[in-house]
Amino acid sequence: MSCAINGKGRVNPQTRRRILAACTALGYAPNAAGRHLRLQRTETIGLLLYPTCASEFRNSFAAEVIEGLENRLIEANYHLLLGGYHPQADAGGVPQFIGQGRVDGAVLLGKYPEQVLSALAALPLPLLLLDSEHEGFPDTLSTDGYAAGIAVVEHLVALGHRRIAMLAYGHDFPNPAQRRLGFLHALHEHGLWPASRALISGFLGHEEGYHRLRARLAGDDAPTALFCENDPLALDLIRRLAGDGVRVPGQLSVVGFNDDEAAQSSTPPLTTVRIDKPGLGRAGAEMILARIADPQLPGCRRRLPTTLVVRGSSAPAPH
Amino acid sequence: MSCAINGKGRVNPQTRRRILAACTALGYAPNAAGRHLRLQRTETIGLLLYPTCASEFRNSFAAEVIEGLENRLIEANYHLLLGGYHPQADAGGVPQFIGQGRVDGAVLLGKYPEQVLSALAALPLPLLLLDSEHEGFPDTLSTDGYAAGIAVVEHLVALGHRRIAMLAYGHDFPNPAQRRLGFLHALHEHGLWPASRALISGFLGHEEGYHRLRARLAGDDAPTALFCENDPLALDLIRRLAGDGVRVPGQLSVVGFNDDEAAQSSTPPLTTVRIDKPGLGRAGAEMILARIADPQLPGCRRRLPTTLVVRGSSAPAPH
DNA sequence: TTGCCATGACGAAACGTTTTGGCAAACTGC
DNA sequence: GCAGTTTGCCAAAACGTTTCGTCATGGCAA
Repeated sequence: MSCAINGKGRVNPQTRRRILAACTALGYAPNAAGRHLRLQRTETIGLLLYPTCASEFRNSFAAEVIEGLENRLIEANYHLLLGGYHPQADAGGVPQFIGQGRVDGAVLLGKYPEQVLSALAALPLPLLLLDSEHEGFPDTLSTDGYAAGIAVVEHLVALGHRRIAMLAYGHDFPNPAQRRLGFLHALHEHGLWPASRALISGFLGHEEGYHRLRARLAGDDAPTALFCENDPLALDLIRRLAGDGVRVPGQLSVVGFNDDEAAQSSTPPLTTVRIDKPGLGRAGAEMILARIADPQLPGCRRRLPTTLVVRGSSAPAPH
Repeated sequence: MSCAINGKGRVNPQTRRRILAACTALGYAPNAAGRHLRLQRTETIGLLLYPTCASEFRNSFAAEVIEGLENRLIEANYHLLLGGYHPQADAGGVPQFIGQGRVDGAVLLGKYPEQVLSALAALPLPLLLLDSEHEGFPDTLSTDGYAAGIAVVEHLVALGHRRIAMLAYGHDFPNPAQRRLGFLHALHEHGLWPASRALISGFLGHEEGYHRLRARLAGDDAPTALFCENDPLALDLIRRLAGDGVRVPGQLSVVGFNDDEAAQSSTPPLTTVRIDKPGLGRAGAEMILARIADPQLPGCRRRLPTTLVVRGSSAPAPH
């Protein structure tokens, strides 16, 4: 009967029709547990989320990536098992659903501490590191922050800006670092100022950080354009500057990163770097499925390209 | 051996220790598929997400609720299977993972169209409707928007406001409707103006909506306080008003709903209604687990209380 | 007409767990 | 010391699927 349903083996087309008809009539569907047991495969992949509190993740980034991931998996008849990372409960840093044969593979999303990442990399399970990079993983998928950093500088230089700075978090998460490196590389190529003056540490949450930034903007070598590590940072900045009477983009051009939904409805609309988040998810699904299908596959480290979306927050440099 | 691991039946403590030691030594963990098959229970619940594009959901609301849900489930040794709702793929409006015995129950999160909700309610599976309400479901869990609407009015009246309006979406989603009803009820109690003048339709995305609002604010019966259906709406409003020189809360008090993360870092910080989102998730987990444990349980419709968080965007009414 | 092969139906085994019941051994009370 | 009871180990069955192999049937060629 399984042959009839799954279209395998030798079975008379007429018999098959009869069986399928009976199935729909009785509302029968194969039981997943029995199937999994027999196939030694669950047609499920785990999604491990690190409970990052960093602002980058509370926004829609993860949600949209997951949406793409899930859509592609469903097409392949795969399902997605959600697993937050629970340091205390997961003995030895390994989430419960691993090792129980609950999933055929797992996607790791989020910015994991080095130590956790190493522990996870050792798991005997197909794994994909998504939106991050690490030597321990044969498969990683992220975005080309380096190229994006360059593109932002090119854009601003084309608008006549020379004093371009980056508002950057202090963290050393892999992707932001790439953005930063590309940014600095492009500055260097154009013979602009060095990293020591181009990087401004970026926490606006505390008054102190904002005051430091304002001081810098008032100084002699005030940048005329600011590349922010992500959109929330950029939007927050624009809002506060507006409150203090600094005009964007009149006095200062601002560029973000991510193209969050809020980026297009802000005033002015934010020039930013778009990441195709559902696309990232779908590509991730492809990769983990390929790895599961053939564990012998050579490792694959991909970086998806980004797009610079020019909106109203960047304008020609003031003379 | 299962007895030893799960602590059931009669087994010598010493033997048990030996077995457990061997398990850890060999890295053995019970296989989930075999277990599920035998137990006729998967220790997994499905989370069905309706792909709502409404702004209320792209923010962190769902993420935080899911976080709470998952945390509680893990404590009960349950897992969470994520399933977007795919109208085309899911024959008859029923998601794939139902009927395959993949999950012991499901939580429905999001604003579903009436038709879909009715179809889902008929499923022979423990279901919990989360953040919404519908007669077809014995178990629903949402927030007490009605009481929240009242609380907001009380707060504003206490500040001396008399002309209080609500910026409301046109949709008829269950929860916002409750907010609106509570709001109107309280207005009535205080003998303030009627619904026809108190409700302003709330889409700011298109210029037209904003202009209509501005016209109303400039009019003779201009409200001195505005209750917005959710935080993004309120924040967007404040930002645009600031751009047009309208001072909040000086000229107009603004109150939001949800207490998104952005609410506390805006200028001014937003007075809003806090929903304990992880708490909502945890309570939801409790309810679906209880339902699974005892299908005979009487239906349970809960509404969690909300808290009014008073911040800087509401102030005494101008004289 | 006989032998052989292709076709299709069907029974049986295996996947890994939990649970039940049998059974031997040890232990208690008289 | 013996009957009766408790303790603990172990074998066996069942969960529902897929897959392999067997077997009967019918068609074709010699």
